[in-house]
Amino acid sequence: MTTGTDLEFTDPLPLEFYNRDPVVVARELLGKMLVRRTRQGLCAGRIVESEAYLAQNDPGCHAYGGRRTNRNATMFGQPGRAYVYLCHGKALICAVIEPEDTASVVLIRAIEPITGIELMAERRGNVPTCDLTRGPGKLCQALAIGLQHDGHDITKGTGLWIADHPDSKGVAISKSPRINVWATPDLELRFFITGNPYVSKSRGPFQTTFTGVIA
DNA sequence: CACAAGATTCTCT
DNA sequence: GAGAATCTTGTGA
Repeated sequence: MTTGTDLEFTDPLPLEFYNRDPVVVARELLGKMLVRRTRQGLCAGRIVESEAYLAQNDPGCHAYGGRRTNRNATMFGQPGRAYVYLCHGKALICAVIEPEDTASVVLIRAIEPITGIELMAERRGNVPTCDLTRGPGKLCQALAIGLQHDGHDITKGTGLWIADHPDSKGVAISKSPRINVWATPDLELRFFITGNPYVSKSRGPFQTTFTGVIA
């Protein structure tokens, strides 16, 4: 973390990381680095909040009941791709999980800015640092992630990828129901780093449960 | 072709 | 905390 280069971010997580149980992947993505390189420079942040959307028995999932449209086609493709779509005019980014034709994803809801904070602030209209990436739409704007990334391979280190970040080991994590997914208030499929200030909703009408530490 | 629906965010009270 | 803005996509006439 002290090299002054981006070498520590250059090893993308491999496809096998994503080809597993989406709940496990959602938990294990906490603490990892989301990295974005453009001609303007390098931006990266630690993932502090994620949500799993399941191919099976999950009415909150875009692919519920095998529903397949142009928008969600990427969900049915290979793991280790980005599923980017719009909600209320804002881009949101997920990682595609599990093998082809199994349409599970993990939504990245918040990151903690680490590198390229000035560039992120520029893209976000110079809001305070604490608001740069606290929310799925905000972090996409901060990292200049858009629909052009739908289907992008995030295992190659080309422009947009996710890398390991050993510093996060031992950090406490909690779970809760997902945010703004009214269909399934009972499913605790949201995971976040306990007490991290960049988590989008630390308080809410839902229960949060301590669920362990990062391995 | 019209229209409703969001895995959101911002701007007020 | 409530309400509006936002804009693409999916669906049904």
